[in-house]
Amino acid sequence: MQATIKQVAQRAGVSIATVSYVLNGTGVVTDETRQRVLDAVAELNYQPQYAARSMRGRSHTLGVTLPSSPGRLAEPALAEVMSGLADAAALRGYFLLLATVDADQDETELCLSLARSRRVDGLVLLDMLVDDPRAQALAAAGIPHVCAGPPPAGIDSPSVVIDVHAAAIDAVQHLLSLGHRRIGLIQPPSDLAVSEPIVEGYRQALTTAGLPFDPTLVVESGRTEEDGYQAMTELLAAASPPTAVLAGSDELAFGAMHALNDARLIVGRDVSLVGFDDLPLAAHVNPPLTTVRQPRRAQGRQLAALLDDVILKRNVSVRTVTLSARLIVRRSSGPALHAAGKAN
Amino acid sequence: MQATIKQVAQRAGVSIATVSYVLNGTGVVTDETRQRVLDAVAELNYQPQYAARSMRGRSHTLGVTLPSSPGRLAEPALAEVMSGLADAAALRGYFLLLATVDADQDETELCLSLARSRRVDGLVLLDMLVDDPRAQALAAAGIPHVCAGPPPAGIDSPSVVIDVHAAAIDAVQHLLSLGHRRIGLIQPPSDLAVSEPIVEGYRQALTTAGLPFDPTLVVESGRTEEDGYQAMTELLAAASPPTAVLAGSDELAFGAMHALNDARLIVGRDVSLVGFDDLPLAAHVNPPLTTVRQPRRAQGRQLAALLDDVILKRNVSVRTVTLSARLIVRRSSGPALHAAGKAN
DNA sequence: TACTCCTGCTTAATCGTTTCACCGCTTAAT
DNA sequence: ATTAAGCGGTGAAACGATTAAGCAGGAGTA
Repeated sequence: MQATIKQVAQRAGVSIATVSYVLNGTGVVTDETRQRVLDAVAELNYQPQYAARSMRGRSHTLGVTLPSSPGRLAEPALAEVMSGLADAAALRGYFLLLATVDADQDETELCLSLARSRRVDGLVLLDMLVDDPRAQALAAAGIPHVCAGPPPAGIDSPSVVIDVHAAAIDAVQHLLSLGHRRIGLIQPPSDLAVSEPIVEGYRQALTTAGLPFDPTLVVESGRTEEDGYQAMTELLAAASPPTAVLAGSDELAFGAMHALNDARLIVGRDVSLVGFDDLPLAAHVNPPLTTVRQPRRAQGRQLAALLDDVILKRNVSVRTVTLSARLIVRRSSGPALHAAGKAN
Repeated sequence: MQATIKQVAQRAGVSIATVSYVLNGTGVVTDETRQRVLDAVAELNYQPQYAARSMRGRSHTLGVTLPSSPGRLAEPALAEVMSGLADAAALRGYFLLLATVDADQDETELCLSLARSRRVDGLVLLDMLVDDPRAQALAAAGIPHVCAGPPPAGIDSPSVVIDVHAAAIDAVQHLLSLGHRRIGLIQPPSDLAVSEPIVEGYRQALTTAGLPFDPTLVVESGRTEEDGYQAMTELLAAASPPTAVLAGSDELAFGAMHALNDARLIVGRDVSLVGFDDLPLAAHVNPPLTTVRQPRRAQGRQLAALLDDVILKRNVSVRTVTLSARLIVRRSSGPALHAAGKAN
């Protein structure tokens, strides 16, 4: 039922080679023959079979691997990146292949296997880790890929990074300008590549303001809201707790907010809180969360564009795109209560 | 550089056919031979080439087409379905191919071409329309597919539907039990397959309660928050406006809530509001939205499972899976103010 | 005239796999 | 006693495309 190149050739009265040449624009064909072929293609509603075609060439597919944790794709931050990725990939004629890594399989192996089996022309690496093994392996194997975040040291994989370092500085300076002097940090897991730049920005902003870096004000946490709750609880239990806290993600900030509520502290008055992401929810929690808006969708778009360049060996010079994040001030951050805090 | 089946065969001292049989589990092979083959595979780090493989057999890929509207993937409801889909697909050894339809291309054509070019073994149809052309075309072409919603009349495509009809009845009965008698409906676009069952459930619940069906209380709307705002404004402008409103989606409900606020009406007291979806935001708006929780992630999982069955021609009898939705009562719905409403 | 070069096409090799047909032999069923 | 089915393999034919090589015939050139 499915038309093949052979049937087209027969109908047009030419060989299959000629049909292929017409369809690919390679080879020389008279206008008249070309037209006969095109007519036959149209009449038979012919569709080149992708599999057969990509045995020789590219597969026109970008790969994205997902950790096996169920529901990961539903997370807003990831969904935003994917969305941008899908849009830009489509624009350039690529499909997107989502591969969830099995529990028994290694993510690095999966990436390699997707590329080696020609299922994908290149890979997008999300959730970059410090010394990410995927980037190392792909770079070593010469497989086109891009990183959503800073590549491991020593590997110059193309990447699209959001400048969280500068954003962290902005966020801390915002809190400083409100009069806060004891500023806490709820740090994302330190194996995430995004973690260190945030800490570094935090530290640098404090130093610039002439404030000491107090390690007891920094708590390494996880990814979930519960982790944020825990971390905030820990910060509050300190001898002299912070009057403002920067959380490494909105998710963590929500948890922290919860912990503050439970401690009968009013967010934005007793303790200021700044998140990281600007999830849709951020504007709707109570009080609305001051947070760093990360341009995730744009990041996704750039990732696709950059990967396309890498695959086509175009623009070889542009290896890294940096996007800046913007602080969105809402009501979870407010002026420090200096005297008032003690009076109460 | 890339190991082929031939090299594996040579190394294991068998024919390539045997290697293929070992790898696919088809055919009979002694344990000893199998082991030799597996050893060779491991040593050469052999990866079957997808393209060559799917020329004959399946491509082990499920296709999902997305409308070209940018950012569609970021919508929570869709992301939830995709998430379930990805999880269940991975469980069964499938990848997921996301294809965004170009502006110049027809979605139905894209579906057909993906299947005909053997890029996918089957397709998942989201956002079902009334008389959905995709389902009709795929059914006619005998291409494996499943519908996320009711298939067109006369087409018995396998489908996973959420019982919104029953859910709408529940929602209306909830409002009735609170004493509301004039209940409005903000209807999703009528070309969406999900629209009619909601209206039907709404109508049925009213009839059962002995109330008349008043067409002026039903407003057909769009998909966005603005559409919901519009629709609510329209309802409020009626001669005798409703005291309670059921919105066809949370998105619409958020817009409606906005309109009520702007009209200085207190949601949950002056006018009760019920949504449809239970997005993450629903619990966090003010007041928290009473809404019908749709099991989107489970729907995604079931879609993948069902499509796998269809592809493998397993369980041919089970063609439709129905999931039920549950009403989550929050504070946007409250008792009707009978006398109070007039006294005010 | 004889040679090369182009033009427009065909023939055939190739890609890496799956799978059908078949091998000689043993064992079970009719 | 005959047939049939299973065993553990092999060999070779697909699968549907791309593309290098070849091949007529006419044109250009020495």
